Amino acid sequence: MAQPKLSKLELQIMEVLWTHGACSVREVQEHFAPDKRPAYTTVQTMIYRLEAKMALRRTKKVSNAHIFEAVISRNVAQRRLVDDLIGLFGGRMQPVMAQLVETGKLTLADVQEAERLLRELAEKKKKESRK
Amino acid sequence: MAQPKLSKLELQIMEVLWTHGACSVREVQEHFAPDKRPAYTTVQTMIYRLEAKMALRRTKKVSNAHIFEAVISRNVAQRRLVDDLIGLFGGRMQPVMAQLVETGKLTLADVQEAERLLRELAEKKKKESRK
DNA sequence: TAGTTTCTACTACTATAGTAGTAGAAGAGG
DNA sequence: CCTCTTCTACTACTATAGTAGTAGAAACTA
Repeated sequence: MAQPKLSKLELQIMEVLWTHGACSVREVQEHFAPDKRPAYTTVQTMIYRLEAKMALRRTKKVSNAHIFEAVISRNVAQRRLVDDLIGLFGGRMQPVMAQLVETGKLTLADVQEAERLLRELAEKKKKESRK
Repeated sequence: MAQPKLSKLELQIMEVLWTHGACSVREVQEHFAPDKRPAYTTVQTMIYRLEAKMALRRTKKVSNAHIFEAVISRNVAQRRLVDDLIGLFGGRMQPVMAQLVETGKLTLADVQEAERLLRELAEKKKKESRK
């Protein structure tokens, strides 16, 4: 398992570690919005499962509580998600773009940034082939 | 359930119906690549589940076999997928774009089309507020 | 019409995800 | 030291997804 698949809740827990750094089970739980906060042992179970998947690890103990930190980076996890989506769409990402634009999830700046990136990549490729 | 969540395999089955039109269980199964073709009854089970979710329905019978057709459109299903992804990313889609560009899933044409769409939308909004 | 093939309608088993309870160990406070 | 609180380590149950087998009906086919 290079990048194990993380479920929704698992990702939310990783998100806490990514944004707040190493945490105890209790701290992770308390970073959930009060109205959608799972039981303490639910968080604990998910953390144990993430540990089994080697997405996080125990770093130290504070009093009798374990402190956990992310092993997998947010980028790696996100890549995995997007790759899955690409698989489901058979690689045709244009409709996805269209939807993101229509729902306002992409701004003109985002798109222009992507365009800049593309041109940059094209440049690099040209240089590669020239040498 | 407005747009029930469809799993990977369920989507692959819907994909067959979307691209080839109404099919029998056998036909759906045979549209899978031979090396990753599930057993006949596996396809049948998934079709029954899709029927329960009202993603497809029986249209007629040919000989003793039922013929199924999609009820949910590809667009609606794809929208659902992308919405889920947006949820997981907390709406920050810029990294997703970057990844799509880097992995070559988006061409310059795709991005420019998105840009055009954005400008069009901006125009429309301006007109709206003017009247 | 008897045998063969093909379908349907069930049933079943496994893995994963989400959810949480319980027993007992271990600190913390007085 | 005793009690209260907090944690850990297990166990457990449900739902969904993936996978497929079986019994019996139905339709071809010689």
